Amino acid sequence: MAFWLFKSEPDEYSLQDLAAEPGGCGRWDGIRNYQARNFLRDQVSPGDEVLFYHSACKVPAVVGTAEVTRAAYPDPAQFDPDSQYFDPKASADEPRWHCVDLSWRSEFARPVPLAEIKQTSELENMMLVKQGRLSIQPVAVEEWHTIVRLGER
DNA sequence: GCCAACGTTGGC
DNA sequence: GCCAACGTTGGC
Repeated sequence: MAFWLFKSEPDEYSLQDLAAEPGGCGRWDGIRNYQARNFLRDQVSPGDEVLFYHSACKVPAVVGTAEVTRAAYPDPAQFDPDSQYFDPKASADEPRWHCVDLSWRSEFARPVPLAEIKQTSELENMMLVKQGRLSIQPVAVEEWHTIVRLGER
């Protein structure tokens, strides 16, 4: 079982949107970045726990948690010419992009902003801090606990 | 909306 | 097989 941080633009798909899905379970799709895709396709597994991060918004922050409920499968949007995520180079035999299913777990008592994460010495090695633009990234167990603790108060 | 950091693409 | 151009991400 592994820990991850997933970024989502709240205007597109927020933690609250996930919570509002039937059973709190939704598809995490639209990934079009290769580094993120590789983590998703090769390492993210059912039962893994996820820090849900809101990006490209006023206060970028970790806002809660979710759990992976289905391993990577081809993202249907890449085959749909009407979708903004359509990829003409993808085929059913050779899908280029993948997605997973997530289940809502918790919303923090308060968001943990990126600015605060950057100021927390235990979190200085997080990929979030070291490499900004990566929408799926591994999180160390200690980092997971530190952030969850910050979100509790 | 600028632009920096990545990985991929493709011309040669 | 080098490397410049390109696409994506996302903080500021």
